[in-house]
Amino acid sequence: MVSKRYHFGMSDDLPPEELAEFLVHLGRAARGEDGGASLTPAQWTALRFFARANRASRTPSAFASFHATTRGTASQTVKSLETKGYLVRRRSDEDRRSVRFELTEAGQQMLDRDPLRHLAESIGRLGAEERRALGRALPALAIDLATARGANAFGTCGDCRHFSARDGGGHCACVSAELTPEEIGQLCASFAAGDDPALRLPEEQKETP
Amino acid sequence: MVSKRYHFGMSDDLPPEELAEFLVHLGRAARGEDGGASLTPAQWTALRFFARANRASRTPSAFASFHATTRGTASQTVKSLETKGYLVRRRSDEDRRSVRFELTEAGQQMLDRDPLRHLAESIGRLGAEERRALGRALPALAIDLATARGANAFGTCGDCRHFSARDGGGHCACVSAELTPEEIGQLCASFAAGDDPALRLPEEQKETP
DNA sequence: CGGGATAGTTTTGATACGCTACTAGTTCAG
DNA sequence: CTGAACTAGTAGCGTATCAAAACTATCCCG
Repeated sequence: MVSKRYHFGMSDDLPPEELAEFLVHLGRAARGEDGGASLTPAQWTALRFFARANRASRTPSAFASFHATTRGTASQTVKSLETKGYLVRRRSDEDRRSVRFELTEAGQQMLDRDPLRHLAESIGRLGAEERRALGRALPALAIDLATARGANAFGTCGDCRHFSARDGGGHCACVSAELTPEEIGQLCASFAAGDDPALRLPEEQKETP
Repeated sequence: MVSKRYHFGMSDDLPPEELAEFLVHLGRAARGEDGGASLTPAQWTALRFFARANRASRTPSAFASFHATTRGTASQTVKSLETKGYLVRRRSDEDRRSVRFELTEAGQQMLDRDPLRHLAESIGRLGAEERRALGRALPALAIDLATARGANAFGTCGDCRHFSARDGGGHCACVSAELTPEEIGQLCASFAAGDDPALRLPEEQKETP
């Protein structure tokens, strides 16, 4: 037992504090080397965000709330990507204040050099069981932290409370629109963490009385 | 099945890329709010490191390699914690070039306000199975990334190749010293990812021929 | 000794990021 | 129709993080 406890130590239960430390450590390590392509961490995050967000969410404000920063900072980050030629700006027609950004061809290619792919590859090498556990744990943690911060969590349309599946796609009750299968997997700023028990942490059951 | 796929979407397999994104997102979110105590992220990391590292590793250089930064930067970070009164400097007797740092009482108290505790609490609320899976996956990922970077991974003495268990403690073949149970759980700069199959990622089996 | 390696510090400079204040467009009340 | 309140986005400024390079002090090995 002693040998089990120490020699195979890390396979045993680690205290939550150390797990949390590992998380931030990994997050930091993954951001590191960007292969000379040299975007800043914030710029990489923005590029990924605009690649994965749905139409309505591809705005500076949505990115600001996703990234938990101010609109001013988000605006700068986005502008830098625009001048580098990875995003194109397009004014909205419905609301003339609003702008939407789309990835350019160069932006798409840039994503192939995302330094995060190293971490993704490592994750891909994990056992299926661990990967599935990560898939359960990480979103739940993200939602938990976001709500604790009083912020809105981001999630994909398919996991949203406003979503209902239809054959060959689905329906979003939030904007009253049909969604293509592709759109269902995209990030939405008005995501509402749903009635899905799998996404709730056990202790969270207590509700406003 | 469709309802399973979409309504309970997040409990299904997520692609490694999205898992990686969740990881950095969480890491960033956890660093955020520090409750007005206002240490910088790097300073928090240093404080945690010096709280958890073993005697031989409580040096600026060890922290630099742990944090994947330069010694110069590490020196500054540590100095700032010293002037704030959270660390005390002590010159080594064996090697007069070297300095060691210890947490002060104030430093210990500061750790109680670590913003990371929110993430740790959330992790504590996960199911036991998920926690154990995290405990397996995160260290393996950390080692994988570190070796990919050509750097040395950090780990606890109990998981080190140089460690062998004895009753009431253990022995470190690296420094030829007996370790107390407390020391076994501490971080070591000369950690050698061991012969422990649980810490190896499957694909990693291929060795130098 | 003397050369070379190693532990640590300092200085300098770039730049990321947040804060505050501002402009412009929208909505709504009266 | 008009003005107040709100929201989307931008601009400028200051802080402070972080890395690179130059420097000092000590150790070690021949």
